Formats: sequence, C-alpha cells, structure tokens
Amino acid sequence: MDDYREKDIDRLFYALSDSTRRKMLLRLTKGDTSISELGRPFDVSKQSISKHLKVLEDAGLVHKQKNGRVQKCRFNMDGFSVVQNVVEEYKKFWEGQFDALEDYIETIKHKEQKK
Amino acid sequence: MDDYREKDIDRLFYALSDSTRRKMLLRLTKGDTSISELGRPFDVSKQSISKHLKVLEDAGLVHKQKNGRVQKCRFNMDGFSVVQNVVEEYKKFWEGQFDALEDYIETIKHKEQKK
DNA sequence: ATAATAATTAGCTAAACAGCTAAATAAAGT
DNA sequence: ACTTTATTTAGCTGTTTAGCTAATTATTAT
Repeated sequence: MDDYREKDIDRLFYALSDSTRRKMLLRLTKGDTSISELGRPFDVSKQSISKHLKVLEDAGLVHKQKNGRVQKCRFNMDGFSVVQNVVEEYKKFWEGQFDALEDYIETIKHKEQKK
Repeated sequence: MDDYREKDIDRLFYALSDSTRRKMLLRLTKGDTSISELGRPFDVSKQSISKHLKVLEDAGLVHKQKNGRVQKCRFNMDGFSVVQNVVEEYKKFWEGQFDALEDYIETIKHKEQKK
C-alpha cells in the first residue's frame, strides 16, 4: 500500500488531469459498465475512449475484466486511495506548519508571563 | 470557490503529476521560500525550476510575491482545496454506491419478510 | 459460413511538454 | 560604475500526448 513509487503517483495524477477521463471515472464510481457504454456520452471515437481507459488502467484507477467480447470496467479504490493519501499528506504538513506556529506563539506567551 | 472550470481542474492535477513539482509543493507546505532555495535540492537548471514553478502557479497551487530581487513563494491552500474537494466527491460517489447497495439489500430483506 | 458487435492495434498529425543553453532584466553589494 | 545574484525569456531538441482513420482480432448472432 505504501510501496507506490513516484512514477506511479505521476501516473495517477496525470490520469486525473483530463476531464474526459475524470468523467469516465466518475461514471465508474456509480457502477461497473462496458467500454462502449462508458464512451457513449463523449463526442470522440471509440479508439480515443480505449486510450483514455488505458491511461486510467495503467494508473491503477480502473480494472478491466473480459466477459465474452465485452470488457467490464470497474473503479479501483486501491489506486484512488493512493491519491487520497497523497492529498492528505500535503494537508497535514500544511496544517502542521500552523500547529508549529501556534506552539511558537504559546512559547512566546509563556516567556512573556515569566517576565 | 465552486466556479472552477474543468480546465482549471486539469491544470491542478497536471501540476501534481510530476514528482519534482510535488516535492517543490511539499517543501512549500512547510513554509515560504525563494525560488533558488526551492530549486536547490534538484539536479536541474534554475530555468527548469522556474518553469515547474510557473506550472504550479498557473494551477493556483502557489503564489509568488516579489521582494526586491527575490521571489517569495507560498503554498496556496485555496487551489489545493479544490483538489481535495474533487477527490472527496469521487469517494462520496463510490461510497454512495455501496449505500445504494445496502438500501437495496434492505429492500430485499423487507420483501422477504412480507412473504 | 457470414455478418454484426466489442474492442484493440498501427500509423498518422498537430500540440504540449521537459530539459537544455544563451541572453536579458532587474535589484543589491562593492 | 561594475559585479554579483535572482529570476525570466527565447529558442532549440526529443518525447509524449490526443485525436483521427483504417485495419485487425475475437466473440456472438443469423
């Protein structure tokens, strides 16, 4: 869960940097579907949808499973939670900075009281 | 706060899809710094660092402020919270799907009881 | 057998990007 | 005035990407 390398994280964020891919992924959070179905709302070729899906798959955000000639696509929470964790980390550091500032202010206050 | 367009979100995730940029941003969550200072840990030219910083800035993740000949860089939580919100949205939908499934199971159970 | 459907692969073009070096701007120190 | 320091701009090369069309593979239906 934590042995994700930088390159893997690159791929995750990159996959999310395109609105077509984000919409596809959002669709999948609501339930599994075929690739054709997944591409229907978009005004691009099926080949383009396949490519977008491959980006999502390589990033680990989506899983495909062959069922006859249809590929069932499924949202992969494992991949997505890596994104969540990274985002959380930044937030923690950022908030930690203010905690440190508060600590500092507290220290100053105590010093003042001692005077 | 909610009038971020798809292209803006593209830029946010894109900015985060590079490990150098992520490291720069992580550094900034811990406190403000100059561009030179920010680039010091990396084995690339200062011009490259400037470009990376511009990507972070255009995405709204970082703010620059000129102080004499030095540019002070600051983490911008406003931009970052948009990323957080998007990530949260996907999580909610995904979890919502299971809630819906639970509801469905509950419905089935009740139907069974009525028989 | 053959036609239709689902999806992929190959090959193309135009645009965007990451890195570089060299040169320019702008402020500060001597 | 001159030099150093901080940063940006311009221009280059190689790589990656998004979109396309055409052709291919694999599965199902008639």
